[in-house]
Amino acid sequence: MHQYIKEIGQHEGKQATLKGWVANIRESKTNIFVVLRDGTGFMQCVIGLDDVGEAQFEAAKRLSLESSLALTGNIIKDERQMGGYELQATSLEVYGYAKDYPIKVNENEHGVRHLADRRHLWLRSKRQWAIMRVRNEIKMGIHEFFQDRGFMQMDAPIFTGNACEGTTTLFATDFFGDEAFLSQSGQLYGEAMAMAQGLIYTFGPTFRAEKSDTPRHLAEFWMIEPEMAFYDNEMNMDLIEAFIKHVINRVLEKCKVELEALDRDTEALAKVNQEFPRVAYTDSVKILRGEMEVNGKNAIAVQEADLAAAKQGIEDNLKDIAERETAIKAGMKKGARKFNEAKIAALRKEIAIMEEQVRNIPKWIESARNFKDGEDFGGSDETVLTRVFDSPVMVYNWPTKIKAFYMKEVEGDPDHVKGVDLLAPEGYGEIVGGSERETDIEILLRKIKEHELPMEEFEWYLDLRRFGSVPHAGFGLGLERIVRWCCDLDHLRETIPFPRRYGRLLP
RNA sequence: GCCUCCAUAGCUCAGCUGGUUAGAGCGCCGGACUGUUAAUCCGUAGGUCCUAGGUUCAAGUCCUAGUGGGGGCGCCA
Repeated sequence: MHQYIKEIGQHEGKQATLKGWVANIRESKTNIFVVLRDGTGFMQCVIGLDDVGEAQFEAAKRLSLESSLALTGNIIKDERQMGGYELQATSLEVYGYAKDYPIKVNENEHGVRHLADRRHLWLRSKRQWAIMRVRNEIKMGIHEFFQDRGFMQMDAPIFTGNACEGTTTLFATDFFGDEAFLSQSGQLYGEAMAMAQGLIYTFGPTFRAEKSDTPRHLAEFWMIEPEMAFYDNEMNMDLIEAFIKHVINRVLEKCKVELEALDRDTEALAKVNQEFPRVAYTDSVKILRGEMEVNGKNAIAVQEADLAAAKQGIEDNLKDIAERETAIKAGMKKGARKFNEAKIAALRKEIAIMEEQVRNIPKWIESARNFKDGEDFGGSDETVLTRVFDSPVMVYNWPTKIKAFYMKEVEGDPDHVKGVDLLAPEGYGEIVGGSERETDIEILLRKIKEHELPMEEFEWYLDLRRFGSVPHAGFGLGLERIVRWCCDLDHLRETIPFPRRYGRLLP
């Protein structure tokens, strides 16, 4: 029987055995300091020559990054250590030595390609460990939220015969001689189940064959889609807001160590604990164009300020780098020189990011200024819009022509439908998309034709309207997108263990 | 699909307007030293400067094409 780092506090002053891998190691003549990771956490273990004897000490000297071993020793409190405890080894057993581990302790010292090619190993890194733990906690939070409210989890099929929003972006497969598609949404099946169970949610994988090589797209991702009988869009929005608050607060409460490891600004996350602004699409267009202010903030002006700040930042960093370089040339001690060299490297990285901003922000401003009422928001438009808010925003009543066929028209305004998108703050964009569903079979028939969808494949769906049609609503949440926001990641590729995206199938 | 930036050591990068023998940090290996926290110090090894053409007395550096990658946009959650 061995113990786990997460619960090691219970063994303070006693002997314990830990089994894990070397996450970091420092050697000296008489002591070897191993930072052990066992999946539940990270902890420093000290192997002293006098404590373990010469033979075991020699074995320990051959340890390197990611070697696996069991360590037995005394658990002592040490405030200086992460987690607050340390193991002082009395014996050890090596399972497997690792040589030339290709990923450094600080994963930021690698390019994305190098890491992505080694995803199976990269998952061991501390940041990735933290992300996967947050992902797990979000999933638990999702189930908790819905189960506590009487929702039943249902499994929608993955092979589907019909496309709910057009076939251009589906992966086609052979299903015993018939063409089948990998599901792009479980919603239509969710609606059927809601008519049987009242309150349901699906939680499954979803596939999109879009050649979208962006930080916010995957070809395979996980979606949560609740569907509620007897809900209108107001109730839908209330549920979305309560849901997001629940999930984020659970992560804030249960993932303190992980968020710390990710260097996540938890105060910004905690801003979900205010009422989410609800903005009609037509108003959001005005805000985006800079024609309407929010809390004294103008969307265009915010972008212009960002642009000016980036330009100034580049100048400042260049000046800083030049000063440090002259100082280094003039001569300084090795320690000071290394410090300055590291600083220069960091400043250069900042410059590269700011240069991208200088290149991109003018395009974003252009796009926002010229945005036409009736169009869908692009990625940059979402960023520009959400920057004037510090909490998630709900945009509702969207133009009919850019939304799916099943969304219910606003009474007396057929040009708009009762859809709602939740946009995350800090530039993370759309997290949730939902709507009240159309209940009138005549309107549905018309829309399926207008969208040029194959009517015969929707016959079963139309039955839901033929036999006791009721008002109902639902939404879809992209799991990876909320993970990205929670962890403050610049790309979706880190939010899922083995990302499947355009150009990436291995490992 | 479009726009844009980039490709130099195992990794991350520097190399100004072309100019002799291409550099640093980290990692590896060897050594010293230390209750160390991305430890520190000394030393060794390690490069066909992505590929193919071109300009030039001279190309890592300039030009063209190709290949590969980053970022942005489009399409979308």
